[in-house]
Amino acid sequence: MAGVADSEYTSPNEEENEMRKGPWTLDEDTLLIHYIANHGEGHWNALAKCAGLKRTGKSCRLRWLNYLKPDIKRGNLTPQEQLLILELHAKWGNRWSKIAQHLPGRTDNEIKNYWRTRVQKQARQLNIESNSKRFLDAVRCFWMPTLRQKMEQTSSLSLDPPSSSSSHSNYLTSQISIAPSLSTSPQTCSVPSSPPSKVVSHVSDYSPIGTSSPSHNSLSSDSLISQLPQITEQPASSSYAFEALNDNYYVDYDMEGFSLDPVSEMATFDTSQFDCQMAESDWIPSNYMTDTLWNMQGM
DNA sequence: AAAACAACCAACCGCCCTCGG
DNA sequence: GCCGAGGGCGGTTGGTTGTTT
Repeated sequence: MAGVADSEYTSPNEEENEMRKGPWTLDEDTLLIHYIANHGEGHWNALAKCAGLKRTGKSCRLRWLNYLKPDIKRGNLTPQEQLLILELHAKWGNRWSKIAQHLPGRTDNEIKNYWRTRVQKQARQLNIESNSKRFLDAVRCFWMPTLRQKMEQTSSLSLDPPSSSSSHSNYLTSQISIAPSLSTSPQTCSVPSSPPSKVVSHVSDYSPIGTSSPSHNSLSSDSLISQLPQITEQPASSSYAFEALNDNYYVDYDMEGFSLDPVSEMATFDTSQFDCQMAESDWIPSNYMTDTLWNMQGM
């Protein structure tokens, strides 16, 4: 590592002014931490000089914000955080810094990396664009419920299932709370003109997205996605999806995402009756999902 | 055991915006 | 209004680590 950085030096004459690149050393980190502790952040170019760092101001800022700042949270993203990222990304797109503001201790870089390495991997496996409507539907129908299940399993095992008719895990798996702004594409999003009382996701009830024919029987990933229900989403009352999240943390759905969308009229639906009832066995073979897609082990 | 592959993530790059002169 | 510096942000790269064959 040090060799990489050392190789950046071009000549002894330029050494004084040459900026270091590459991985930070412990000494550099220490310098930066101590300087900021004594003088505070900001004015990064001046800070770099005054601290004696042969780094650009940008590099110092990035190192501080993404790695050295005391409140940076290390380690794997929790299911809650993952779910939040999925929902906020559906709402705001690649606004990583904005998303990061809702995940205390997480950096935009970390969230961006998570999205690229894990979320987009799923999209690749499905052979669809990660920012497509179909992928969002897949996320919504498979990934989010699974994350919710993991959340419940890890954080509130003692909770009683809301429904007495099924086991807890089955209940969670079958529940899909639709994120606000997930389907913002007017040309593909099937939106009722009035609030639906219930959304049913049996595949036979839906036409493939973008077509008028519902006849799909093959199990290619493409056809699978094409059979995803055209879930009539609804923006929820704020925090509905994250009640189990950090203690007093609520997602502020300001409906910004909907402001650009003709379906924004849906924004007042009562989400309590808006669970997507997944009849998994009726929709797709359950082993398809468990064997090939949305294997949450790697999430 | 070793090579190949995949995943992860720190760091850099370039564009854009804001602000002060 | 123009210009340059500083800073923020999203995209990308490349090294490291872990896993599979």
